[in-house]
Amino acid sequence: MSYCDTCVVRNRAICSALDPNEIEAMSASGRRRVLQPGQSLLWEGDESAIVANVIRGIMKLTSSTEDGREQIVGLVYPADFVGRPYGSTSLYSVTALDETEVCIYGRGDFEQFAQSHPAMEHKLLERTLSELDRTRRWMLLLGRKSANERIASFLLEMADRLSPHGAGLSGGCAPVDDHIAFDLPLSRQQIGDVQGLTIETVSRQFNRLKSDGIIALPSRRAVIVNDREALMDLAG
Amino acid sequence: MSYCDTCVVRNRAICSALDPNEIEAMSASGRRRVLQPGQSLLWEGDESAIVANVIRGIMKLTSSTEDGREQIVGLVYPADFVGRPYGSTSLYSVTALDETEVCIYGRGDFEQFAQSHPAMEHKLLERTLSELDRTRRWMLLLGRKSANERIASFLLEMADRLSPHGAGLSGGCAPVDDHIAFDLPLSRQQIGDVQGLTIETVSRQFNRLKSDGIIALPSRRAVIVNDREALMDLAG
DNA sequence: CGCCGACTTGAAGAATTTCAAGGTGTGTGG
DNA sequence: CCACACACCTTGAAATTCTTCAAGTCGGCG
Repeated sequence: MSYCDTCVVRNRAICSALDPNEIEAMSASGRRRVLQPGQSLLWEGDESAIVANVIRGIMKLTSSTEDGREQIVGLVYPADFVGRPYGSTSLYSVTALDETEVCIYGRGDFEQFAQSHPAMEHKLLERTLSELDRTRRWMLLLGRKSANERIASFLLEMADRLSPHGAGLSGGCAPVDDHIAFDLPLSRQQIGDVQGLTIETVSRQFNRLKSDGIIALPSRRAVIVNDREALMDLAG
Repeated sequence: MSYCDTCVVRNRAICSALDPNEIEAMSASGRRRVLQPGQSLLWEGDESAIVANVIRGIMKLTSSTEDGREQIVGLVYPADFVGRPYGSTSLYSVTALDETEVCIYGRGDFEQFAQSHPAMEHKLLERTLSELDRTRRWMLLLGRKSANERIASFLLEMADRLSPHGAGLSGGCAPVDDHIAFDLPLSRQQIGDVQGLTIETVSRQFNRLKSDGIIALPSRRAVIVNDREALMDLAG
């Protein structure tokens, strides 16, 4: 019996492709670890020695220029997979934003296990293809959208991911009185790092939306979307 | 005996994971097609009915805003795979830049075949992981680099991909007198679409590099890199 | 020779960044 | 309980970069 039996992401992470015996075999080479906000699991340019499943918390993937400008190139949520199997170096750092629990495997161990369990590798492929789609959509935002449109797009995505109504909203049946509320997992600086903007621009755009009545900002991290339609119009 | 026997990318495309019998089985459900410059294989938002291997030529993946701004989110070279298996819609258009030859499979056929040939799915996974790495690197460029740095980065990548010395240069043993020459596969407008810049900005940056003596531009599409070092400094 | 598309160049304008203060709110120690 | 420090956020004004708009120029091709 392994700790996987009670894992909250066992039905969604790539290990969901495994049967109980296989789970047990895999868990034998893994270990759990809790990361505090700011703690990193992998560093840009370093040897990619480990891979992991995220169980709880949020992590960021970041890439930086030599002179220290940083870009967040991905956000990682529970059940997501991080690390670079079949490659020797990680091209980005992986850092916890909240307290984050991960399930870690040596890259070599994982590769060996994955190659003998095609169903799990298939799950990883599907996940990677989705992530590539999401990343490319993000490129349109970075390359062609104004600060305004970026923030609107960002808030919509966060609303879908984080509001109590949750991802189910994407079905299109938003409540008529759609007061979507959530807490941002990112600081203003980090939002800037996601969107390719400075912290000042992010702040100005947030407060512009607030004074237009489209959103409310009850506290630093809290957001209430008053007018989802308007936000969608602005996002383009 | 199938046309795969003489395929120029047979050692590099994902089908290289297959043995001769398997190749034959796969080729039975595929067909070749030649696309003229500007012709598309898939359209953004449409059902993703087919997937393909690129045999010859270059293609672009593009995503657009409602009002027509376009971002190139990927470039596809021979031996690369295009299309979105295991997903119902393509999030971007796939369009030939040169005369391009592709080897097309119905998505359903491909998925079925892939799932019963883990070695090929593994190749696809490796390819997808590499593409995701490359895409994330590109995000750093779009989010944080100046026009100047973008063009320098772009020219370096093109030099590596296209110069007669070829990708082998990445080993680090550039010739002392490094006159790297190549023809761009993209127009100025398309370079802008890759970099998230306007055609005018691209043109100005190119000509700035030219008047600084770092590159030469013998014709519209031709580029000679005179000073690779300087370009690397500018790229950051 | 002249047209056309692709590229270049200039000047004005807009958006975002940069630099510089000024708030706000939370936790800690007095 | 208050005061202070600190981190984070906001706001303003100037500077910069890139875009936009508007002419040109170049080179190939009928």
